[in-house]
Amino acid sequence: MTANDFERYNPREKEPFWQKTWDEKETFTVSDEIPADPYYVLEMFPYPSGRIHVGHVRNYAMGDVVARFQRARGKTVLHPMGWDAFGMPAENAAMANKVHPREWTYANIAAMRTQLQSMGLSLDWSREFATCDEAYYHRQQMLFLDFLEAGLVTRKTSKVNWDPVDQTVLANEQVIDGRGWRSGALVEQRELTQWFFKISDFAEELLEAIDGLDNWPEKVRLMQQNWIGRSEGLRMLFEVATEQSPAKTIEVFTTRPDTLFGASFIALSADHPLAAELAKTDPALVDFIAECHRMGTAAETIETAEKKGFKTTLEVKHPVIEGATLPVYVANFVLMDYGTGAIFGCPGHDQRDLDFANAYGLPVIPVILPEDADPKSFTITDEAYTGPGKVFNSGFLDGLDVEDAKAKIAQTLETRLVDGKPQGVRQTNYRLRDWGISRQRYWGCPIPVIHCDHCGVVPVPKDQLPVRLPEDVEFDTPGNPLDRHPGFRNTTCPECGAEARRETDTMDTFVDSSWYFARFTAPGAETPTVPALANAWMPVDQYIGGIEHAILHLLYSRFFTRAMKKTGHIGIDEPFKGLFTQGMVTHETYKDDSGQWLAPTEVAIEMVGEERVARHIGTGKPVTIGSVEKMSKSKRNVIDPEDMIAAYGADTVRWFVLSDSPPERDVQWTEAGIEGAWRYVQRVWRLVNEASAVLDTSAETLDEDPASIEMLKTAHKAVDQITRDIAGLRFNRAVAQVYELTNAISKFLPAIAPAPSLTAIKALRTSVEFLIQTIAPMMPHLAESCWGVLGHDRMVCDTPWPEADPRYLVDDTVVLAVQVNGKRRGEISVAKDAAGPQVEEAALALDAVARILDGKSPKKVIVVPNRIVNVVA
RNA sequence: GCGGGCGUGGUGGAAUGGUAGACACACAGGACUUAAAAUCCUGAGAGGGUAUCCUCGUGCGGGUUCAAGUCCCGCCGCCCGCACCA
Repeated sequence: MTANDFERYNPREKEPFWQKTWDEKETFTVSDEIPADPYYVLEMFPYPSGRIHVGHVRNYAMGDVVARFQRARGKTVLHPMGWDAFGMPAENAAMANKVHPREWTYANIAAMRTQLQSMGLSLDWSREFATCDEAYYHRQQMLFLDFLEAGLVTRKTSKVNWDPVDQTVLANEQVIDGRGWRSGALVEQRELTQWFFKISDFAEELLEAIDGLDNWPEKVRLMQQNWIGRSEGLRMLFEVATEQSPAKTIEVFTTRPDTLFGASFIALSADHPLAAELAKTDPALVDFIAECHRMGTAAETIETAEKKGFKTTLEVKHPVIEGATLPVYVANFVLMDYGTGAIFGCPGHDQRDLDFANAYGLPVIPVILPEDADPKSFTITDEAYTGPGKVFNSGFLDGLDVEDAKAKIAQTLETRLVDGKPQGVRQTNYRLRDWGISRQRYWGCPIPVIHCDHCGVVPVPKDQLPVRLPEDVEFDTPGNPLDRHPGFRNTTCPECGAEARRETDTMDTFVDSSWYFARFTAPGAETPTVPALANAWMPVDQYIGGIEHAILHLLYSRFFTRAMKKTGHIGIDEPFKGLFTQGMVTHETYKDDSGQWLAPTEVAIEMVGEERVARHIGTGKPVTIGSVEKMSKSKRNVIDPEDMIAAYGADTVRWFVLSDSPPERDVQWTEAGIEGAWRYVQRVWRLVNEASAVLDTSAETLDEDPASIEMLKTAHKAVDQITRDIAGLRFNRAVAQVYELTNAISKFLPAIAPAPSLTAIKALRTSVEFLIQTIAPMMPHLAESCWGVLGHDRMVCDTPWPEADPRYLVDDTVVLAVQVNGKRRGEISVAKDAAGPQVEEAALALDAVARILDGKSPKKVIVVPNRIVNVVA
């Protein structure tokens, strides 16, 4: 019998078969009982854009490996799937295609569910829900009311991007170069009263708890720390020196009070009440403030804008330099919602202040001296000095280092009174702001409150929930259809019965995704959660998703879990015990000659000499190859894996996406290599069939042949390594190990096949079974098929994970590299744990070493046991 | 602008401070075949040499160390996030 006598493995037949089998046996369904040995694996649920892309495949393939692996290790695994289904694209589709957001969304979900199911994921589909399901947003409204009652919710004003032509609020991504994406109008900032979750009350707690998240990537913990942005500083009063002034003092917050002697101006936010007060008598200031408001609200926009200021008529007294005054500006780079909305500018030691001072001709006085600098000649021109050093040019602070100077100036100002108050108060500040959840949109969870002229803001009584989204809405005009829907908007006050107005804002979709993981533990419950079940399953043992969610989604979820604990819905603080952030899948972008984005499937690329040239497949017209970016629908650079799955099967595609790149790294998508994955699938199938034929032969001899021992060693070492790699989510390394095991079996099998001994057959069975068991989490359908060929009745997914026998993991001899002056010159084979002098002797005996030493004795010989020898000549 | 990350052959990548390039893809040569596909074998970082070998080499420039892809300092390039994209 030869290789060609076996039929090829046909995924088109086998994959649906196994999927149906798992489904019928409810293999991956978990009961509503309290689990004994729970393991909760969750991948970030997708937005139902309509089609999955390779980024999803990568994400869900990884999660599935973890789920199947933990299941094989005996855990009761919860591995659910749902849909992050509210959000803007559905409304955009409604406007563009006259299709209702609900219809569009559920059709997309159906299409994506089919695609996901073709991947053969070990999901418990019985727990599936979408956040736009009435049942889900009903419970979310319950949570909102509980949070409101617990004092976790507040109302205040904040700024939005306003499109003056479309008369609507724009998301940051809808503002392009300062203009509304649809109307092209210059965007303005506008204040609205909105709902907020008081996440800033939890700033310290959220910050401290980061220390306990030891199964999170260090980079994410750092990003969250920086985002919360705890800083210790001084709130201080500057006395206004100008007689005609609406205020006697200006309060600033600074983290660098040590640089006070270097202060050369005061800057107020354009939204500062004092700026508004001054503007009443100064038309030019009105214009300046208006100019500041003529831009978007995104931090990036504000911070990259050119630094601009307006000099007011006010001056303040310098607190520590007798007789000196500082001018007061209104400036576009000072944020009202951080600190007090006013700063003192020290150009020498803050880059923004320096840029501002250089633009307006303000003095730059260095007051911190770097270690080796000369105080007489040290000057600052274009680059502020923010490092450590000794304070100088600073009167009584001279000679102190930065920290001591901060303490001393704080002490001084604390004891002084200005306008009856201490001039300085030490204060801990956080960058983290409250979470604004109001959205002026239709396709979101309605905020369940009613506005009454007599009673104020009245929560909708729980027995009147859910507040449903009305079906009969129009998207012909921009703006929120709920706001112009009389049937929805007009209601009566639950308290006094008078005519009242329903809140027409809906919730930020981040709210939806801040507790879905808890809902999965009891997806049908009348209450938001069943605390006993939530507590049994949670926290999520392994959460997997894109690095782009490192801050907002994860931080909001951490807050939400605490808020749910306060309101009795769950008993834990942290939702995600283990976090893994996968890298982005990127692809080239393409544009045709009219500037329209083209999908990769519409483009043909060929090599003309050294250059890659792209043409439109249909029209043959030239295509511009653009930059490589994260796959997104708007730039059309997404790759739909459906064709690939149809052509090669899910296993090949899963194997392919897992095999090459380290999972945390971004990958530039290319199909190069899929053929190799496909061939590997066939190779495993062939190998198992060939092995199976040998396993069926009867043997009598029981030779302890070295080849079989070697085979067993290789197999056990592979299992050991693969187990550790999968547990550590290093899938690409696990794959490499699997290849090595496969290569070893491929050599071993033909060697023993003609006359196998009992030992050889045993070694072969162990090796091949280890191979199939270790590929099972990655290529589950192929593994089940092979497992059957090997004569098993029980499915491999129900079979316990193999254990490596420690006896096979050790070697008697080791090969050591021998270096001379750090350069490799040869190698020696010595007994494991051989004594230093022996190793040294063997190393010096090498020809190459002797030649370089040229008769001289070495200065030093470094022997690192079982690793390396370095001869220092 | 601020915060975080990444950078290794033709390609994806591997490497507790200890033999750089495991494993795979692509490629080339060979075997099998009427032929192709599939499969199997062999080769390969770059440069030099018949060969044993030698020199260079992990984005760039310095440094620490017996030893640096790995640690430190300074750059460059790319990617992610920046609170209304999800």
